[in-house]
Amino acid sequence: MPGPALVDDGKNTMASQLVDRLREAIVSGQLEAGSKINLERARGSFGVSLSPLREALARLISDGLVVFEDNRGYRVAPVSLSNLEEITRLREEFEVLALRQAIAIGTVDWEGDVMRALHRMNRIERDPSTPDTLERWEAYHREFHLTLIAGCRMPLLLNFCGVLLSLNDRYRRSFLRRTPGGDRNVAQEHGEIAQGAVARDADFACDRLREHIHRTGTNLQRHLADKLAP
Amino acid sequence: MPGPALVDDGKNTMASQLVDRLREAIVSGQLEAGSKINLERARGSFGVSLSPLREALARLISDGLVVFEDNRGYRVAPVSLSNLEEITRLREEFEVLALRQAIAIGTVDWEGDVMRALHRMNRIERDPSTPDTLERWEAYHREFHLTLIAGCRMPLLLNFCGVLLSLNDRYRRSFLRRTPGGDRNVAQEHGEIAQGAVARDADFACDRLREHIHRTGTNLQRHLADKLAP
DNA sequence: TTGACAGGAAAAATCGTTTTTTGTATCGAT
DNA sequence: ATCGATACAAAAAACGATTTTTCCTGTCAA
Repeated sequence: MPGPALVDDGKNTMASQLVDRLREAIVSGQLEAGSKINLERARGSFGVSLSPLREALARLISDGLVVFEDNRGYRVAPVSLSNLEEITRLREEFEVLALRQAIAIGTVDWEGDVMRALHRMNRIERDPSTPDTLERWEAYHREFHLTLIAGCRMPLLLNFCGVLLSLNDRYRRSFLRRTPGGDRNVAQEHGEIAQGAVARDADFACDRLREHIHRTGTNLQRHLADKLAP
Repeated sequence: MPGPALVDDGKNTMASQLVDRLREAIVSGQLEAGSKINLERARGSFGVSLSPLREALARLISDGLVVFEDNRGYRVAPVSLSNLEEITRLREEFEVLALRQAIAIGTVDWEGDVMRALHRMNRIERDPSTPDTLERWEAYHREFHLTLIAGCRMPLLLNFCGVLLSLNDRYRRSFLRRTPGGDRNVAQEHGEIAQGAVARDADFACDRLREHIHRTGTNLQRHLADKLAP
């Protein structure tokens, strides 16, 4: 039998594990946007009972990944151009606000965390033929953006940014699966943001971050528009 | 038997009704901040079974009114000075951002909604001896602030603002129960904001709104500081 | 042909019970 | 006397079964 876990990650219950599994399934596109979530079928495929499944879905409502209507059950949140535009707009405002604060009051530990997150992300080769590396890069990418702003010490704002990041990742992972980053040098953009942050150059870092988010958003909007009106 | 509802408010299930009841119980201070929520006891006092209770609490997690830990159950979210400071700061940023957008693209219907919400709020006499009027004013006050920014057509941002407003109301309703508005003329502040909004004077309206939120926040912080260190 | 109505299948919501985990108090050993 | 292990009680989590609601389909009448 497997020995007891050395570290308690605080995800001991079915419901909490399901939240992560469902989020990943939705963000990765495994569960199609706008589709109904049949509870009985989901119960079977995830191998759990209805109570924890229901609880996990309820927690994902406020994350914007799941929508709910009384007596009509749960659905995967739909995607739209206006939704993507709003996400991009809010990411610019929120993440820049958080980064400016982090640069103002972040500790030395935070600086180190940023550089480590940057390094780990850049070490991954994004080989489209092996989806595994892509998914790992996605995880590190999310981690980088969250670490960058984590120094601001504003839990509510960090939570909002995390929500927006998940919503944004769903668009990226459905469109940029095979062409990560488009024609831009994303690695360089990340590098400039991180360098500016640890150098405490708020204006430079925030401008780079805003441009980075805006470019990504424009990129995704083009892909989505092409898909909706081929 | 009661006839069928003329309007379907979409709150037909136990769980959905419980979300509202629990939110009201927490925001009103009926459930003390930081206290454990005993499921068995709550089941009894609310007259429902465990499944919908659990589901309702799960939905309130991301609203920031409830915190959860695996195998240790649900608790009412604690209050703190730093939490109040963050709420105030974010309300300034978010609501001003939304108001500016609403003034830019809001329809004539939106203008009418704002004036109606203002009027209804001002018609209520806030008589401290009758708690009923205070609660009704609170509801109209929340409605006013949400209506003011509703014209921006940014569902995610509106949701975030609603979350922050609920969190903020909890502080106000615990401290300003007997001294609504302090020594300020709150009605005049609301009037100026609304007038500026429908006149499409973005700079004026946004400045007044920011001041309004900031003053309320400072006011509450003083009350909370007094309570924590008497 | 179209519209309303009824019946049945499917899905969701709720409940009561069982299992698992946690916190606590007691007992024993060093 | 202090520390550690163990047993007991209370709370939370998960499950299976039951009830309620909705959705789909086929029928009948206008």
